[in-house]
Amino acid sequence: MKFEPVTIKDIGKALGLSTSTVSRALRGSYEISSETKKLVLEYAEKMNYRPNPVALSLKERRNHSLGIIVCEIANNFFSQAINGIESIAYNRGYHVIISQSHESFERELVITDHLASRSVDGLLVSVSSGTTDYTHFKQLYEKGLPIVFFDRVTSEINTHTVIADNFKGAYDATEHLIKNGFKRIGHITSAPYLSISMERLEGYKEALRKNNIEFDEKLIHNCYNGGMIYDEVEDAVNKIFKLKQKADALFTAGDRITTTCIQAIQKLNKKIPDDIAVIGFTNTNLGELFDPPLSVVRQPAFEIGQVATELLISMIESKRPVTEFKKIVLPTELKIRNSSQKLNNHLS
Amino acid sequence: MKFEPVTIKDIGKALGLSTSTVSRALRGSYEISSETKKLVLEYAEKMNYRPNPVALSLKERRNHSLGIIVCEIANNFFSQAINGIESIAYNRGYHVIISQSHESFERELVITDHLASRSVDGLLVSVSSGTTDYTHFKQLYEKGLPIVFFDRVTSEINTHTVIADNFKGAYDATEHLIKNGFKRIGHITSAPYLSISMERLEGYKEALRKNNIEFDEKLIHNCYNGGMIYDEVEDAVNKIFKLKQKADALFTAGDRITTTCIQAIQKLNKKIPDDIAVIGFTNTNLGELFDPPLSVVRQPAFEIGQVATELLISMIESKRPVTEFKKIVLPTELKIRNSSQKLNNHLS
DNA sequence: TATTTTTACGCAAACGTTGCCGATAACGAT
DNA sequence: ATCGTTATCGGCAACGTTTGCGTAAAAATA
Repeated sequence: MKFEPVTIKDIGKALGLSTSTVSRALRGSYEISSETKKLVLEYAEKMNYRPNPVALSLKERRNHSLGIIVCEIANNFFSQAINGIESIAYNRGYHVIISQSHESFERELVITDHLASRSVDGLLVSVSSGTTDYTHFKQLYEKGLPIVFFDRVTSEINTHTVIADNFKGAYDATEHLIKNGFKRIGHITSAPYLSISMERLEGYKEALRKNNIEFDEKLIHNCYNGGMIYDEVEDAVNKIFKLKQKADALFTAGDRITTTCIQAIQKLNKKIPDDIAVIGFTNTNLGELFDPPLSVVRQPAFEIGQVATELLISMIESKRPVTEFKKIVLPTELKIRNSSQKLNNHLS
Repeated sequence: MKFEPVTIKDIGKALGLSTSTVSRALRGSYEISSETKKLVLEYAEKMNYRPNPVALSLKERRNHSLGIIVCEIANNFFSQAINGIESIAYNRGYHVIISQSHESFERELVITDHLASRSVDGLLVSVSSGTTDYTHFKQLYEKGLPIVFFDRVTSEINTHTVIADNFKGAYDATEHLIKNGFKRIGHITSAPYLSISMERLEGYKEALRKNNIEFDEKLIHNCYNGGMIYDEVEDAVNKIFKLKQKADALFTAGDRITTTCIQAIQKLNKKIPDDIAVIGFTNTNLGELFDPPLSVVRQPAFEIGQVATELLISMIESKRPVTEFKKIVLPTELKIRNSSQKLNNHLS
C-alpha cells in the first residue's frame, strides 16, 4: 500500500507557481503578494497539505525527535517519567521515540545505535542494570549528540543529570523502620554499580550509623537484572529469611523489585509486617490496596521526566556548546502505611 | 549543538570515489571490484558509518516506523500490548512512535495528524473513550495509510482488527459471580459506544439471561473518561452503593476502572467481598497482592500487540491493495481469587 | 590489429523542502 | 530616455541516498 500526501510541488503545478513561491507563500514571506498567498493558503488548506517532516529533517539536519532509553515501560516509575517527558516534548514540538533495554546491556547498545542512526536530536537515558561501560554513549556525546541522564545516571559523562533524592529517600525509609523498632533491616536492590543502588545504599547506611546500628553485609542483596527475573528476586528474599540472625524488616529499591519481593514473601507464606516489615521504592498508586497497605518511597517521576526533557531541549537548541551542567535532585516522598509498622508499635 | 555523522559523501571524498560507487560498494553490488569494496567497507567500518535513515525515508517514501495510538501507557494492558508490538516491530526492522490520547478525542485528532504528517508507514490504534467520529482515521485510511485497530476497534473502517474475547471474558466473569451466589451484579464500564464496552456488556447480559436473572439498567454505570478521572469512578461506585435494591457484586471493565473502583470502595470503608464482591478486567500482575486478592479477567495483551503488528506490517509490505481483512479474537483468562467469592460460599 | 565485450566506475536525477541569487515588470525619479 | 527601486516571482543548489544510464579502460574476440 502506498500513502501519497500532497506536496508543495503538487500545489505549484496546480496553481502554476514555482515550488519556491509556494514555499514562501506558506511561510508568509513578505515578498509574496497577498493575493498569491491567499490563493496558495486556501488551496493548501483544501488539499490538507502538511509539510513533509522527513524532507525538513534532511534539510535542517534535525528531526524534532527525542530518543528515550529506559529498561521497560511496564514500570510505574518509568511510565510516569515518560508522561512527564512527553508533556514537555510535545509542547516544544518534539516527538519521542521510546526504546526499552529490558535491563540488558547488549540490547542497550543496539537501541542506542538504532536511535542515533535514526538521527534523533537528543537522548534521554536511564541506563540498564547491565551497564558498566559507557563508551557507546560517550562516543555519541563527543560527536555532539546531546544526552541527558535521568534516574540511573553516570558521572563518566559530563552532562545534565536529573535524579530523585535517592540518598534521602533511602535514609528516610530506613530511619522510619528503625523508629518503629526494627533493627535487622534487609536491603534488596539492583545491580551494585548503578547510581541509584549506590545512593540508596549510602542513605541506608547513614541511617544505620546515625542510629548506632551496625551495618551487616549479609543483609544486602543485589538483583543484577533489576527485578526483571522473578527467580533472582525470590532468591534474594529466601536468603534474607535464611539468615541466622533473622531480619525483621526489608527495604527494597526499585519498582519492580519491591512488588516482586512482596510476591516472593507471600509465596513463602510469611506475613507482612509480622514476619517482616516492608518499605520500598515504588511509584505504584496501588500500594494502598495491598494486604497490608504498602509503605513506599515515592519518586517525583513525572517531574523528573519534565526537567530532564527541558534540559535536553535547551541543549539541543543551544547555539553555542554547553559547558555548564546541572545536577538536579528532586525530593522523594515517604508514604507510610501498614506494611512497615507493627500494630503494637503503632499504638506505642 | 550539532551532531555530524559521517556520510557516503565523506567516504567518497576520503577515498577518491564517487558517492554512487561508495553506495554500491556498501550494498555489495556486483559491478564494483572486490578491492574497492574492501576498501570502502573497511573505511566505513572504521568511521562507524550508518546510512542516514532520513534520507532513505525521503527517497523510498517510507519510514520503517509504526505509529501507536493508545489512551495511556501507564496502564497494564497497554504497556503489555506495546511490548508485544515492539517485539515484532523491531524484528521486522520497524521502530515505533507511541502517542497517548489520554482518552481525549481532541488529543487523538492532534496526534493522529501529527503521526500521519510524520509519515509513519502505518498506524496501530486503540481509540480513545471520547471517540465517536472516525473520519480522521477514515480519511487517512482511504488515502492509503494502513491502519490496524486493536482492543477498542470500529466497524466503520474496513481493516484488520485484533481484540480479546470481551464477550466471553465478561460472560465468564459474570457467570462466575452468579455461580458464587451473587445476583445483583453492578457493572462499571467505559463509554458505552466503545466496542469493548458493548461487547462486555453483551457478555454480561448473556450470562444473566442464561441464569434467569433480570437485567437492571440501574446496575450499569459508564465512565466516559475510561477511569482517567477519579471522581467519575467514585461517582459510579457511590451510585452502586446507593441503590435501593442493593448490589452484591461488581464487574468492572478496564484496567484503570477496576483499580480505581477498588480504591473508591475502600474509601467508603466497604469490605470486599462481604459488602460487595469484585471481579474486573485488568492486566495487573499485582492483583494477588491486594486485600483481598483480586479476581480478574486477564487479556492476552502481549499477543494482541504482536498479532496486530504482524497484520499491520503485512499490509504495509503488501504489493497489491489488501481486500481481505481479518478479525482476530484472542481468548481471555479468568483468574479467580478471593475478591469474588465469600468464604462461606467458598466452603459450600 | 580492429572490433566487441566486459569491468568498473562516474554523472545526474529524484525524494520534498528551503534559501540564495536572479529575473522581470512596473514605477517614479532624474 | 535612462536609471534605480520595489514588488513579485522563478531557477538552482543542497540535505544523503539510490539507481539508470553513460563511458573509459581493459580484456576478449575476430
